[in-house]
Amino acid sequence: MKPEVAFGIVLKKYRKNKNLSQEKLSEASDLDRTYISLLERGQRQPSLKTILSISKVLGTTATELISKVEELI
Amino acid sequence: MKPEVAFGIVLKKYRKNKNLSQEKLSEASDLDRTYISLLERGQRQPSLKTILSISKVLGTTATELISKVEELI
DNA sequence: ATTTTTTGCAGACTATAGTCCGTAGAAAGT
DNA sequence: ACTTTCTACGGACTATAGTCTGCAAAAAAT
Repeated sequence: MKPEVAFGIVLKKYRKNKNLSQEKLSEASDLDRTYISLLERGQRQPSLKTILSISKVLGTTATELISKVEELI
Repeated sequence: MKPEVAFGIVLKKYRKNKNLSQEKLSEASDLDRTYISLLERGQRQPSLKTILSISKVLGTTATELISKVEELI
């Protein structure tokens, strides 16, 4: 599986688990709402900085997110 | 510490440990030599895809690299 | 000391990450 | 059924990741 698709799946799962809307997540992580949507649909390649700020909002670490991504790949 | 700086430090350490030149690493990871240099000097924010292909060449996982990066931050 | 390999760096470039506007429709709540 | 919230998606944009060429200097090898 392509990494960006895997990341999208993991992201959506963690976001749902925290009961956050894409919009709430985007505000808290200082990213655009439509960009979160693009990420979840596997249409963007997040940068290290983006991965870190998202993981913080989701109450986890970048290490854990990437670990889940690598499991899916 | 800024994430890109931490990533640069970790990258250089792992590369040296594998006895690879920046050029060899760049060829094997299909990235530009000068870009590897930029990464090690903390002047670029690698994408997920980039992190994955570099980690593969360095004989490790993206999870491990990011873990080291988060330790430094 | 000389040669060879490696790295830093500059400039100009292309590709893609990430933003900002809006709208239509799905999903969920009442 | 109606309203509200949420998400997909489009287009046009700006910022930055990543490339390519070339050169000078540091570092390593002989």
